[in-house]
Amino acid sequence: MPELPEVETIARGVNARVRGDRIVDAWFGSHREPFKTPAQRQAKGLQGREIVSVHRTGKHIICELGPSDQIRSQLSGHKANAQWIVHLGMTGRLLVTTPDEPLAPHTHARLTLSSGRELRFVDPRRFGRLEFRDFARSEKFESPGAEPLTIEAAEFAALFRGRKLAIKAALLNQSLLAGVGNIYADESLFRAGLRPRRRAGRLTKVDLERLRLALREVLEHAIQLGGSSVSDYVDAEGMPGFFQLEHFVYQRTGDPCRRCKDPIQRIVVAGRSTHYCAKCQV
DNA sequence: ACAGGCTCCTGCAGGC
DNA sequence: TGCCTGCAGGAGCCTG
Repeated sequence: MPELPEVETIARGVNARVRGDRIVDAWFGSHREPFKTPAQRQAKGLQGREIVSVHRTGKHIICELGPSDQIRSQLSGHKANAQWIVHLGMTGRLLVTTPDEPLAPHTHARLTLSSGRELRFVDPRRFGRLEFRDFARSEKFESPGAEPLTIEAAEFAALFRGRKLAIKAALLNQSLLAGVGNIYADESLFRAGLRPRRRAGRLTKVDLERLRLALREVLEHAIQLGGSSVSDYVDAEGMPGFFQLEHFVYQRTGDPCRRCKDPIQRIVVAGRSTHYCAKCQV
């Protein structure tokens, strides 16, 4: 499932391929209620706009959009004045393809670009979300949670102060930290030597600093390897990532711990399967 | 403030 | 082989 490193990989790949391209046509399929913006309004809003840049915020992919030709003649400059926001959910893919590439099942959106390429949104499980924002009528997208790659020690520690919930549940809460999902929560807790059920507010400054650094390290390493391909994740070109080979605990239930050889345990925390080593994590 | 449960949705794995 | 069941989970919602 796409988390921060996977979303970052996709956003970079899409940016490299479609930056400066123009949306000639936008098609939306029947994705029951997938869109925060109704499909028709979304298609109309995207039509004719330039893709100024593509980047990631939390688990969201943000396409910064310039004005369409029609509107542009009334404005000066090429500043972005709208956004297309893509959340991949669990099984979402954002692919840059040629028009003749066979249409994958569960393709819910197709943007035809002036370069001849297409930007496609494919999502079998339909947990993904698409949204169009025009700055004339809505705010710029802002993720409520902090960025785990850049957050400083004091701010990180403050997120958890006084909180009774399990540290794993806190890591998954997107309004605290944006971008951490099940894989990187488990992996960072292992690397920090902390049990997933430890109460967030009871962790010491030292614990939390270990966690902050472990989280940053694991996310950066995963980005370098193009993310983790555990279910069916692929990047903008359809290529898998390789960080799953570096997992210490995630989906390794019963397998020997890579540090101490004890079997990896599986429990449920915050309704999510949670993997840890009882010896290495205290 | 938070836990726990449920919902959405499909593909896949396991049991029989 | 084929069917059925259960499980996977991000996020939002609702209840306790």
